[in-house]
Amino acid sequence: MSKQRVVNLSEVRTQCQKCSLYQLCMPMGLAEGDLNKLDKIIKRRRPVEKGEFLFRLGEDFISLYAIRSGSLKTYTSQSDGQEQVIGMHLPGELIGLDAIGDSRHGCSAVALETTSVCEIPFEHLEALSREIPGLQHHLFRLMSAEIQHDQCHMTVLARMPVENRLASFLLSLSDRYKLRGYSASEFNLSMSRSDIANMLGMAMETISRLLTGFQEQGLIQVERKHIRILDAAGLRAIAGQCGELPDSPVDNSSSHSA
Amino acid sequence: MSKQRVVNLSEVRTQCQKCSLYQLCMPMGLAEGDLNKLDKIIKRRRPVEKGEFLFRLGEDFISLYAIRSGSLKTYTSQSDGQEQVIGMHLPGELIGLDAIGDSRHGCSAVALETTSVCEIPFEHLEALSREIPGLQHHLFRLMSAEIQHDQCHMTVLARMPVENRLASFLLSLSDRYKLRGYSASEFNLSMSRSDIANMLGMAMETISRLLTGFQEQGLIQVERKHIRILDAAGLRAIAGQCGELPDSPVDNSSSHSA
DNA sequence: CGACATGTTGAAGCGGTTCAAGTAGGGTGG
DNA sequence: CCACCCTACTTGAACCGCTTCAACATGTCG
Repeated sequence: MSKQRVVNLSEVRTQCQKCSLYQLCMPMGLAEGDLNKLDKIIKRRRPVEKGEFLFRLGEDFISLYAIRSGSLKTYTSQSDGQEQVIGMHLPGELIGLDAIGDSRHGCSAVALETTSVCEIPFEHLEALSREIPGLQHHLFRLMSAEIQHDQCHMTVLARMPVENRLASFLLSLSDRYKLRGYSASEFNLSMSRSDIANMLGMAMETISRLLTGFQEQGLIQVERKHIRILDAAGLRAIAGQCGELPDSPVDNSSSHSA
Repeated sequence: MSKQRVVNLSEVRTQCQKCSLYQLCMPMGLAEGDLNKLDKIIKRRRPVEKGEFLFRLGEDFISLYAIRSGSLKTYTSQSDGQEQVIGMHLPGELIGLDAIGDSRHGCSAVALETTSVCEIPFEHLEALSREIPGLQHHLFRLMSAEIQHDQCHMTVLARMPVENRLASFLLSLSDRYKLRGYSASEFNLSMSRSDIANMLGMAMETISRLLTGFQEQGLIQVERKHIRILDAAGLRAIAGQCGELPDSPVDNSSSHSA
């Protein structure tokens, strides 16, 4: 909205070091020189407008994408034409990791709002991660975190009643926004209710009813896309479960000890 | 059953080159010298007996495990004590990838039968994959394949009615056995019905009824754990969906072009 | 051989979907 | 700038897929 459409390229060419997300995104604990090397292989490109594809299912895999601002959803299409939303992705997250395996994208990525990304050609990244051990390790950790996250989502889909799923989702969003320096208790849903429903394996009507229900219980306050969390503990009690949550992956927020 | 319990260590010390699974497991397209290096970091250990844990949720992550024979299931435990089965794993697959991220196992792995594995200390593997580009690439591909697989399983859990889930599962097993040189049309389920049900997000009774139903439709023949697939096309028609299937991951079977 | 695990089958109940009708923003063209 | 339309969302009511509960069957193992 407040973003200009014609982009000043020199401005966009912000290097990794200056990026406010650099702790979340690729370069974690890299030396200055290493950061520069990484910076050199990253392509900045014009923002992806709402509804535009970043990549499509079936396309050749060339690059990973780190989200700088905005948000995207990823989804697959079934043989019967139905979509299945896989995840919602916020700044600092890396998408495309599922495509390395067969050099072809296994899902499509659409911008939910004007979104800017860093394009990271995977071949270069791979080569660079041979030179920079910390980078290689970081990549392994990122991919592992995504696996962990997906397994958590599987658990939620397999076992949880609908209230739990939605409560988990809201808490997860809250955590992720907080991690990015936004309010943990107040945010906007960038996905439509039907996308959220799809992702959580339920009907859109159910989302509607649950949000109303949560509001009536004083847990949250809803106004269209705007959510305010009033009773996080209450939500947590409903969510129950597995420590992680049912939406998107790849936070490098890391809390491994050792 | 026909496997001796006391193991002859020198016999177990089969190197990767001689392992019949070496095309499925780690060393793909590695030069002889590289294979030797890999072989040196791999620890063979005594077989894991049925019901024994290979690792437990929450344990420190040290090694990945490549399955040489037998099978395992992995599962998480929820706060309420319920188990959620994540996957079933056959020879040639690599497990533990989800633990790299936070240096702690995010699930438990239990042998479904007497199972032998290669233990691969991850630190060494990581170091080695810096030396051997092909190994690094292979690891990335494996992890990516697991992500892809998990996303497929998520789709199945979120959208598919129970018949589809079970049909997909059976077909996936069939494929995986075939890939390992076993019959695609006849095999034994190594998981109990309740584990299968749990993994597919349904009740054990439903599995029972569906298997009976499939048999009555002439799609399969069931006798306890033994399954014979009579009409794979019919099953495929029921399964529908996403190309991949709702059980376990990390086949290096690869069919990437480029 | 008896006891416990595991699996089967039937019947009732319910969580969540589906269908259908209605409401409310938000953007567009007149 | 307002009327309109279209999309996104809400709400209600009927229905149904699957679970749950319960009783029974069948292997399997001590």
